[in-house]
Amino acid sequence: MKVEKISELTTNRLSVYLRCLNELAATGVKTTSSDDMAKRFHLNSAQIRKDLAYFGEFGVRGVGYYVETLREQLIKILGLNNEHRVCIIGSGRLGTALADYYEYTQSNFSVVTLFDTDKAKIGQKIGNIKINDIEKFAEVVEKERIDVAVIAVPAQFAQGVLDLIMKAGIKAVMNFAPIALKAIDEVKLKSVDLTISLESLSYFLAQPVGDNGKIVKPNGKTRRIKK
Amino acid sequence: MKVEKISELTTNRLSVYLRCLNELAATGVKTTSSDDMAKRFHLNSAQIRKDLAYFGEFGVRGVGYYVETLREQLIKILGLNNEHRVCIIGSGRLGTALADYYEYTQSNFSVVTLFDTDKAKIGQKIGNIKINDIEKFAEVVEKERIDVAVIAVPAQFAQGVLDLIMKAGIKAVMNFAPIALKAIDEVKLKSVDLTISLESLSYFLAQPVGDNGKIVKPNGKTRRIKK
DNA sequence: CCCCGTTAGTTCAATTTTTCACAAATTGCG
DNA sequence: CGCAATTTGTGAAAAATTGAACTAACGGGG
Repeated sequence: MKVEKISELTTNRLSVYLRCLNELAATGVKTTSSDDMAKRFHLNSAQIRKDLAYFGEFGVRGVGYYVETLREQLIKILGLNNEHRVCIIGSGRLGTALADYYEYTQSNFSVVTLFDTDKAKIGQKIGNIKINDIEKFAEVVEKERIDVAVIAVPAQFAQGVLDLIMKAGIKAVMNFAPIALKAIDEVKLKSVDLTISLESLSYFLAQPVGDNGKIVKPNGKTRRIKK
Repeated sequence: MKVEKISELTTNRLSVYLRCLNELAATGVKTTSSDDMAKRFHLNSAQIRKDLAYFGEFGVRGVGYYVETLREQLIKILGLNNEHRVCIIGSGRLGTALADYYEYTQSNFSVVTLFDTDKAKIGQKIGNIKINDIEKFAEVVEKERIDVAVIAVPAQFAQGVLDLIMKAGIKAVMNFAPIALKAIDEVKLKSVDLTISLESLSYFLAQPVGDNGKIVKPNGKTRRIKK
């Protein structure tokens, strides 16, 4: 028995591979290979093989991978054979858009409810999804068997919301608030920061053209500040 | 003159540092240090110093960093002193939500216009932002001096849209379509994949509790598939 | 004015991640 | 059946990233 730590980079790529396989399956391709996939989807074949090999031997040497079989394996590895019940905290612009997006996107995630503090919003519906009172959070989470929470509240409230989520026993949290949150070890916290992403584009645009990421560092002291 | 390649991990952290400094400035803190920041915001002090040192000497030994000065430097490095004019392609749920989000979030990015193919939508407004005909893309991009594009169309159209964007001379693109796109070297493409993010949470939930990312790999053959 | 404590900037070591390259396994064909 | 053509799975090398340790610089107090 070999026990290894799988990096998040690897598991993220598994999602990518699954998506590729879905596409292949949809177009009727029955078998593929690491090389074939790499060429089609701009990936690295060695990396594909290595990522998959962490979880078992899914291929056949000299042949490659059977699309349908590998698809099933990845679905199992990623836990996508179980339904996940999601709640979104914050029914502002972003929260409601995410609710729509995830509902619309066909998957094994269903958005069960939104939460808000605003009495005017509570009881309303976004599509088919009801907005609940955040004060009833723990209660609703239990009743609806929610296992994934999405944070879509302003930054200053995000840590408080996360604490509430952890207290309710939810182990998987996705955060869209632009702030670094602190979660306990048993809870998986994943953050998407739409601001940082844009700012990194800004950095790129600020660089002299054509140097593709290289910068010229001024040598010697930059200004020294008088107190 | 030292010329170095700055990794994207580093520039992303610069955004984080800037956010931290903003917070410090807002609460009236005048000076800080790598150690102080590390403690406050759960960062690594050596990494802060190293990241900053790529771009110059901003600190004073024995003292630390002057919050306001460092803030200004980071803004300059990230190119956040220039206004960026953004267009969003796709005025569906996600596109309009992003338009709202980025408009609402106070920053140097302004969303100038949305684009769509749907004749029924063209001419309408989302808040103050007009929906333009994608057929007039190049024209509008030039007239409005747009330098950042956001892709918020279904996956199957995303590569076509990216090609259009590149042809119009835009060098910074943010992609929300769940597909791997191919951009030419001079164009910076950044992708946010809301599906992959969720699936990585699913993976975590699928692991036996408490082993915190470790998996047990079955040794020996997994099943061998008959053709 | 010098010494002590502090902290930035930098070098070096450790870790992680990616890539290479090759042995082992499998199929198809003569 | 055996050989050639593939293609996996993997061990080892290379590259990238992080973290720790050290050196140089600065300010305050005696």
